[in-house]
Amino acid sequence: MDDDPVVQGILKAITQKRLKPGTKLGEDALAQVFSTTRIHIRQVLGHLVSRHIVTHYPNRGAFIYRPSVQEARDIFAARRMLETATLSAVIDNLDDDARGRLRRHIARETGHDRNDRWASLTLTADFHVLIAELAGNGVLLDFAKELMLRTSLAIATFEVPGSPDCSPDAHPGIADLILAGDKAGALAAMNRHLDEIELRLQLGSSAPDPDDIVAIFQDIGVVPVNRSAG
Amino acid sequence: MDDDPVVQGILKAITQKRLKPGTKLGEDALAQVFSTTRIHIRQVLGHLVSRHIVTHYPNRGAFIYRPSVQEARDIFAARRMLETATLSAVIDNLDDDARGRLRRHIARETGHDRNDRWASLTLTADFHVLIAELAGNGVLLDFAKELMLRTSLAIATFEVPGSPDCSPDAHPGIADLILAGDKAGALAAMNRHLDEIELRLQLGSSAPDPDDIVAIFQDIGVVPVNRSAG
DNA sequence: TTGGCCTTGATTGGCGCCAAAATTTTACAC
DNA sequence: GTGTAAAATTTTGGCGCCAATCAAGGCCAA
Repeated sequence: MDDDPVVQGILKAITQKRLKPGTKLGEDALAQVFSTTRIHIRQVLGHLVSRHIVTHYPNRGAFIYRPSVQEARDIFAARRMLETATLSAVIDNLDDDARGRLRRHIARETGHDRNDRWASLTLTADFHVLIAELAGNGVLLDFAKELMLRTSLAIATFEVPGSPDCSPDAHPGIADLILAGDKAGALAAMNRHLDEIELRLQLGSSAPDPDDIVAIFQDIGVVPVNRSAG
Repeated sequence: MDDDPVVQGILKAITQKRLKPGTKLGEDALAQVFSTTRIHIRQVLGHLVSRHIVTHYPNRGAFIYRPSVQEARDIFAARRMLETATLSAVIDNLDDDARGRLRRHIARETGHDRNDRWASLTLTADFHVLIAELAGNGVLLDFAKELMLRTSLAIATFEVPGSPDCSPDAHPGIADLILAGDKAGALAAMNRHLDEIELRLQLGSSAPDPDDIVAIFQDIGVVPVNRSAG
């Protein structure tokens, strides 16, 4: 099911932020786009619902999942735990193959066209997935992939417009520390990196739910007027 | 979908080891057992496939997932990482509510009927889930639940018959260390606990795949005979 | 008796139809 | 012009049917 072209297409569109949280995924529309049947689409949507990528409202349809503020925080907390533990294991069992793959990825990431925003987004996500791959644990790899997707959704919902997902030069620095075998340094750098990403979002407790327009306008300073007093 | 009675029933049956890996889950059979429609069952099975609980062979049906040896090892490695990190966070933010829930669970676990094997299995699994709950992170809780289920499947496939899942007295000891605020001690105890569970399984590299009868008989000492030489 | 082959039975997979529900549009009254 | 209400359209949800595929049993030959 994960190698289904429709699933891959939707997931790729999410990591590249072409599909934004809240977007409706109509069954007929998807069936036409991917030139497949409605039944196939329903299976795919069911799969994505099970993976917390889309939410399903009965009799209304499937929508790209929009995490809550609490959930966004949980995602980053989980990433800090899981990625530091994974990274620690990777550094402990670093072999030449792993070093090569890491170097090759960094080369691709630094060498690619900076103006291609979509390639950038996939490459920066792939860095974190690569770390999980190097740990050689399939279960952790699945978790990492899920966390990356949910992070994309969290960023897309709470980012301040225009800011990049990852600071462009964080990954090469982390990779250097890994290759140098500096475990403490690499772990600290990874933690700082994740903190930076999270801090760039509007996750303050006063941040309004994007759907709650009352809160949005209250935040700007518009107060409901008591018309009977005018 | 997770609160669906059919899903809950199947998951509960797995943690209680009433449903063993490899068991076929026929659509009509399940529809009759739960007195529901075949379509509902298919949705449920699709959900369980997405969660790696059952595998699906085209035109043959759905079967309870049977982890490989490598996958079983990965599950335990993932649990060591995730549960130690979670436990560390729990100990750091321990409040009276958490202490109470922990004590209450241990009371239930020590006070229940030891002869009720099925209650035992749910209670021992609930202990590990409770730790994840106390961390207050919904994402981690989901991961923990998935890992507990997959652990049940791993144990059911590789256990030596007759041995218990968890050593009966490990949980109260860990709980005491948590309540005492002994972080290092609790983490070490949890690691030992997980090691014990894993070591009780037949996961040695020479351990045969339960389906590979050639390897099984080779393991016992039966060597293929060259009949032309006789 | 054993091995391969074919037929039979049972189960899954997919497609079309129709009902149910929600959203949008339209009409109407104030 | 505005707000409400109702109808119409669109979309999802579910059920039944039939085709495709696989497992098992029986048959025949060696």
